[in-house]
Amino acid sequence: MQNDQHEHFFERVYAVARCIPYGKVTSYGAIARYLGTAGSARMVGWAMNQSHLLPDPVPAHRVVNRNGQLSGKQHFGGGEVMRNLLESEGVEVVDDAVLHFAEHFWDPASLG
DNA sequence: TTGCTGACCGACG
DNA sequence: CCGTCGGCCAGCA
Repeated sequence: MQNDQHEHFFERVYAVARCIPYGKVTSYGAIARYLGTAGSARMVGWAMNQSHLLPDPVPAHRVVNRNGQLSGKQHFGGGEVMRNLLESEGVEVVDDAVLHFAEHFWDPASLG
């Protein structure tokens, strides 16, 4: 127990994810970079995988990969769940990818 | 304990 | 442009 940071890691991930504005999206890598662990983008994905177990909801559907692709849609029960969530927020999805990704992209660094 | 698998990313040939 | 590889680190057999 040298550090509890690994414990905070998931918490931080969730905290950042909850800050993603309605109608915006970000990437696993962007969150990882913001947390200072640029190489741990996969862990962000893993955190999202577990996020549905939390008491407080996490907008995991607003997190996509660096290409804007809905790489995690299979974890929303498969089908069109993730896409529907995004489109209900005004984010157009075509061929499992966010349309106008750059315009919808939200950088965690903008938190300050 | 070892080894492998991920909702990833960047570098290399 | 495409495939491949290493790094990251938590969980599981």
